[in-house]
Amino acid sequence: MEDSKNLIQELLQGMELARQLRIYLNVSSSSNETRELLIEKIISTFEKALEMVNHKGHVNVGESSQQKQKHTLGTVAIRMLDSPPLSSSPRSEDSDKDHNTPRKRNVVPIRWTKQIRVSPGMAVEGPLDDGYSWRKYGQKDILGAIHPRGYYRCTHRNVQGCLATKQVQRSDEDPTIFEITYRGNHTCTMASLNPIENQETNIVNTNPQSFDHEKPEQRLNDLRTSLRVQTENLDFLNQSFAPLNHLPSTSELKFENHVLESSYAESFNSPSYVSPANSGIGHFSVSPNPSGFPNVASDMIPLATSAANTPTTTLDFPFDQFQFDGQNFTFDHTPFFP
DNA sequence: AGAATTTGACCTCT
DNA sequence: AGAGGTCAAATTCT
Repeated sequence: MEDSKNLIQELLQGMELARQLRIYLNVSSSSNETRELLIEKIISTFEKALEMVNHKGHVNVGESSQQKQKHTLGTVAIRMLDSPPLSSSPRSEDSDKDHNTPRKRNVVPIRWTKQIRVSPGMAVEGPLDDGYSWRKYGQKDILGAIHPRGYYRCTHRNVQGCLATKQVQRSDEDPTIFEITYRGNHTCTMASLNPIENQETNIVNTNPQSFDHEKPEQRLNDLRTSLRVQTENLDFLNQSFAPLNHLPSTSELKFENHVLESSYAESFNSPSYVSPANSGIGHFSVSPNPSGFPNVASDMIPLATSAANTPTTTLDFPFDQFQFDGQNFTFDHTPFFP
């Protein structure tokens, strides 16, 4: 029980630090030292939290996909995926670009997945607008899946060399759910802009039935509505962490070979939608390296593992609203974000 | 006409 | 050999 509280505290501290980092990233006068210190603290916080989970052996293995989906519906689930499919895109220009290095392995594409539920009316078209412009370059029937998988790449790939791609797969169980796997960060002009402004200025939404599931403000409100953190396969703690400066968004954290997956589903239609968030964890806006992928050597941030390196951040948070069932802890409808 | 999508072929990995 | 991912010509859309 004590561990659970500590774990929660560490996770909350991580969120708080991330918020601070976001603020600093938006302040041009802030020093690189400040940013790096914050990043270091965030890594340390998450590492300790994950260690706690690992020690308690809260590992969800063998859960069916259906069960997983059930977990994610109406919640935001952050869970560890298995090692990323490095065998993917063998012919992709992602790996072909670097002819001086052995194919794959050296470049670990950032990958994160989210599930999006659309309203039944637009289920036919699928989720369209995520703030970026994509061009479809392929479709494939996937073994065991009813619906084909669509392959998209950034429209600015040729012009700006943006290597971001995504795959869209409709769920078999629920056709209104789309699992979208993103790979790589946007290095195009759009990506260098403030994501919030960027998305707001680029979204042309003429369909009143659709909604901007990926606007940071919406995400934050989703998080406010309900948040469940689910962890599994935490053996990665024995491995090193990858850079945090390529995080696609607050709740989608990629640690080198592992992904913290966030899933948004019913929360998009949550009736508890409130006014747009004006602060909170929002979006990490970071400048990717030219390749669009992490450079492990230069981006790796030393881990601060000693307790002395972790400042005690006072968080005004009602812990009694937490529910911890041994595997998940939830805090529903808790307005703890300022 | 140019942009975007479709779709069969091809490539790589397991 | 089969599956997944990408290419590129053909087709469709704007």
